[in-house]
Amino acid sequence: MNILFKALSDPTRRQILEMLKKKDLTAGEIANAFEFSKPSISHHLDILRQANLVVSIREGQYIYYSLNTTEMDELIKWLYRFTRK
Amino acid sequence: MNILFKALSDPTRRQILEMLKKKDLTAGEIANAFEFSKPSISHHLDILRQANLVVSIREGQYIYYSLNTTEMDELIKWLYRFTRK
DNA sequence: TAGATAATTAGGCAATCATCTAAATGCAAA
DNA sequence: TTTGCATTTAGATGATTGCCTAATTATCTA
Repeated sequence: MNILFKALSDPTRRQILEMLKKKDLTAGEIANAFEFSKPSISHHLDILRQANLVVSIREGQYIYYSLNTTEMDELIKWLYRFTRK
Repeated sequence: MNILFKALSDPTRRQILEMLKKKDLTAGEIANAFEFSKPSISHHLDILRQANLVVSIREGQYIYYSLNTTEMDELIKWLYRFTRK
């Protein structure tokens, strides 16, 4: 649970998730959407992958990233417990 | 949104929220539940208050903290968008 | 008003985090 | 098999975070 919240507690990473919500993208496509260096974005992607918020698949020389919502379901469950008496 | 995720990305703060889910508590009662110093817990409470996840009310020399779930509702909404196509 | 209790604020320190550049790896095409 | 593109890994650095002790503020009670 901690790794999950940590992963979500960065605006760049949340923005990456928003992008992947629309469609799968390569690491390069994601990096190009930001002013940060490619290695920085690569590191963010690694953190998202460790949190299981994204999945990556290599296709030739490209690596495609896509959203995985199973952890978000867990998170919603966790939060929902608080909203009920 | 960032301050909210930041506030939730610490296990001690999440545990405080769990405690306040059961019932309202004073700063001292919360601090006693942890091995950390009182100022450390006070600081955590401040971060939770800034994120609007808790509300504090002074009663005499005690300050009572209670859970506020409105932000969690927002968070659930934010997450829910990802789980739907 | 003095002393005790509850809690916060202030200041400092070590660990973690986000970022960068440079180097390495993986794959494709010439 | 060399060259080039896509991406990650390595290593360094400044900023942020979480913790501590000491000092301060607020309130209650004798």
